[in-house]
Amino acid sequence: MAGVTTAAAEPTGPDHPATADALPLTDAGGAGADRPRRARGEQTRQLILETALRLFRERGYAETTMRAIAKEAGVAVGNAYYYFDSKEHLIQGFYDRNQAAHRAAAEHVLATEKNLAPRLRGVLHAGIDVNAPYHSFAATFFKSAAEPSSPLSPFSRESSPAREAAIAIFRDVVEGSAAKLDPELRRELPELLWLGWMGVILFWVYDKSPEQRRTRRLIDGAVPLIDRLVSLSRLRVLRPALRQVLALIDNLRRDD
Amino acid sequence: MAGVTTAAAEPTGPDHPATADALPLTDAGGAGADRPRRARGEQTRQLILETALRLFRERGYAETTMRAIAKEAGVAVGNAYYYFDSKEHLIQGFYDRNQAAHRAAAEHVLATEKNLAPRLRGVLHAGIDVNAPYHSFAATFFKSAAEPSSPLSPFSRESSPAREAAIAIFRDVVEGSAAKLDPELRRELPELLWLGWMGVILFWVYDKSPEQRRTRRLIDGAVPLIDRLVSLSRLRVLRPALRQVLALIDNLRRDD
DNA sequence: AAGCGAAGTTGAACGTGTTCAAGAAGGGTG
DNA sequence: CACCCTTCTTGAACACGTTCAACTTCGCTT
Repeated sequence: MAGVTTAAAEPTGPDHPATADALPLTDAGGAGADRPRRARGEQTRQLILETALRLFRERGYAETTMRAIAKEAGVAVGNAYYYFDSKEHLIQGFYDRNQAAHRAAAEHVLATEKNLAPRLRGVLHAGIDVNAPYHSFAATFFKSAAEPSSPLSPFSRESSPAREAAIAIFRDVVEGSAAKLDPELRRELPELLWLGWMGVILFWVYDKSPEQRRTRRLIDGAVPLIDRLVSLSRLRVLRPALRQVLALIDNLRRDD
Repeated sequence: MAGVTTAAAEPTGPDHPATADALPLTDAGGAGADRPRRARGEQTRQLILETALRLFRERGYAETTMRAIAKEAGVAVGNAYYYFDSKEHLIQGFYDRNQAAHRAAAEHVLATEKNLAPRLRGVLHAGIDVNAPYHSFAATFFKSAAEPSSPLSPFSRESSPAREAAIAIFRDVVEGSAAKLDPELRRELPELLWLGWMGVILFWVYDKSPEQRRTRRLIDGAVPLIDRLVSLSRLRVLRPALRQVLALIDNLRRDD
């Protein structure tokens, strides 16, 4: 979510905050009519984003036109493009918000549970909880994220801060747990769990069962399995296999 | 690739052939001016598909307009929509073709190798070989496949025949191998390997390294790993874990 | 106060995928 | 031949995402 690097349109305006839910713009600190100095447009930006996300929720992504967003927000369509490079870029705002909500929803279980399995399970369920209201339109805009060149891709450079924040949650899952495990595995595990989380999201997007129950079952089934495999990885017979996994990961990190 | 089920536009015209590369339409059997009886439009269909795929390759998917395809093919733009529900539907033709090519490219290694690892490795590399020329535009249209509701999704009902054909390759990989393994695992392995193959494709689409070398390294690293894990799964200590994996898969197959 | 320049705002215009009412072609019947 | 009906073909028209040159607003300097 750092400044968009592609090219032209992004104004020099302030980067939208990575995790904060809503900036206290209106009356920052002061008591009365203290006008915000440099954030004149920030208000417009928020208004457009707010309106867009509401319409997305109400009508779906594809069915919401940029003209409708602009009209509903009371601005010209070109104004929306002053703050957001494209319709897809509006989704980034959605990401950030949900990312923060996920973190908040996971807080409790991370603070109380001490074992790896329930910590992981709690974080995963929290993630689904947070996203559940958007399942129908998440599926619609999901394609945007799939395009490798899109800044919305979870692997893109533009998503890097959001990705790091997400990985941080899983780092917390691992580091806060009492489990004894191979140090190298411990180092790699957060990123691996995040990758698994992306897989869960993928599964969830495709999940057509009522209330996405299959995704819940996937989590409930996969977590004990992961827990078991992590424990087993300390066995003598499995050490070479573990080393092999870690070597592969390391090998794939190279960029050439 | 069976008839599109969505709704209106698809004509009652014959389903396009699943695997055949090009129908011998022009002068079927006869010596001279023997006009094909019912396949009047089939020629147009092929012409449009051919033209589209060529332009996709030459200019990329997004850069190729429906108007350009129509013009190049010498038909009206509406005519393309008579045979294909949308621009994306043109891609299905690409799928079918590559699916057949993959099968053909895998034939040799499947006929000569007897062990699981080299069979799998050969099939995976063959798949990348076949797709390599299209890497740049595969990435572009990949998003189409990602949308769950799209008929292009590898999990969609419309893709089911193509999916089955793909899984059949991996069934061949497993059944043709001499490896001794758990019967239930043997039954599930083809589908699991196909799923892994989808993962490899996903990796490949995102792979920006020269000639997608990272994907090659992924294959070369993952195959021995899979081979090892499959062997290890027969160990006493790992039986419960294996059962747990299989139970999870079975649990997730339920549709509710 | 006057002027300047950056920030913010506008809406017509462009090219796109897609639709549709209208028509043409062709072959089977009487 | 005249008639129909199905199959096939057409291109103007529509709504959409996006661009851009012009304009306004506003804080700051002189």
